[in-house]
Amino acid sequence: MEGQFGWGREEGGWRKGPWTAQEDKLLVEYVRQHGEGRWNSVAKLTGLKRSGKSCRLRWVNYLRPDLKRGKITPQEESLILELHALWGNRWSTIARSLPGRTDNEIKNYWRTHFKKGKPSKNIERARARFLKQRREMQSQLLLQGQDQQQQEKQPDHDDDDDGDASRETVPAAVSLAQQNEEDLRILQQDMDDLLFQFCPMASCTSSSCLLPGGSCTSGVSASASEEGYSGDHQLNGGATWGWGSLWNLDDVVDDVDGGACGWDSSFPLLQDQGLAFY
DNA sequence: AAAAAATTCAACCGCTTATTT
DNA sequence: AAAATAAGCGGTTGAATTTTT
Repeated sequence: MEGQFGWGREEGGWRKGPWTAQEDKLLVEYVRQHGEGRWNSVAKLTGLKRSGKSCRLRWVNYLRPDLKRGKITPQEESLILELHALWGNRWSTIARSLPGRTDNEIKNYWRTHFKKGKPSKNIERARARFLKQRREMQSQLLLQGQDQQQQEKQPDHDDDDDGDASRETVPAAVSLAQQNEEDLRILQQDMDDLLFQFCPMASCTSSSCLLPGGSCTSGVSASASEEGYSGDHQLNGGATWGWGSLWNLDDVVDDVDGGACGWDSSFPLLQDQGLAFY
């Protein structure tokens, strides 16, 4: 009854493609008897012609009894946005804060709703305003920081080399961010306030893309995200950059299990729900 | 009414990380 | 200690479904 679809095929002995009810039943029964894990022995013990990998995926993403079915709620959506701003595309990390939701589900949801959305005109305007204000705040902060730096640092040797034009832009912002964590924290708070001013319910439309990917950060993201709505930008260096995913967070928070981010106050939903980052 | 375009999401793939032998 | 196996992750695909033209 099932060979009719082009990709209910078999390959190297393993069945592929959509699972049938009978296959599901076999897998569920296997887990009931043996628990989760040892996925490669599913085939041996049950005769199911599925690879261990496929079995695990089916269980984790579909058969697990603790899965929450149904649509993502507005609360969940907001949480996804906040967590994505925090973690980037670390879907499994995000999923840990949404009981009953899988990383796959969240990834799909984010991609379809936020990655390349076609925001309505007013949302787009709001977003433009938001970005503008953010830009202004950041440049202001940058100036303040430079003043401060000049006061603190004795104008000793100024090895004025003229050839290096790039030094005054991005690197300045980045090092500033590193050095003035407190300022950054305040900026973050401000931006968050702004976000919720524009988008009080965070889920006001499916394209509430206001949450800046680079919300916790430097001028790089601000300028890069400004010119277009499309998901990825080719930066000068040639690297692609999804505006939702900021930089590679692994570089920032190396110790995922122990490191405290320190930006808790910027994510009201996380706080409200007593969710901690770890 | 039907064809085309867009969207959705389950499942795949390749790669990395963790565990076992 | 290292090779082998298993688990986990994130990006991508494409059939099915829904929406638009």
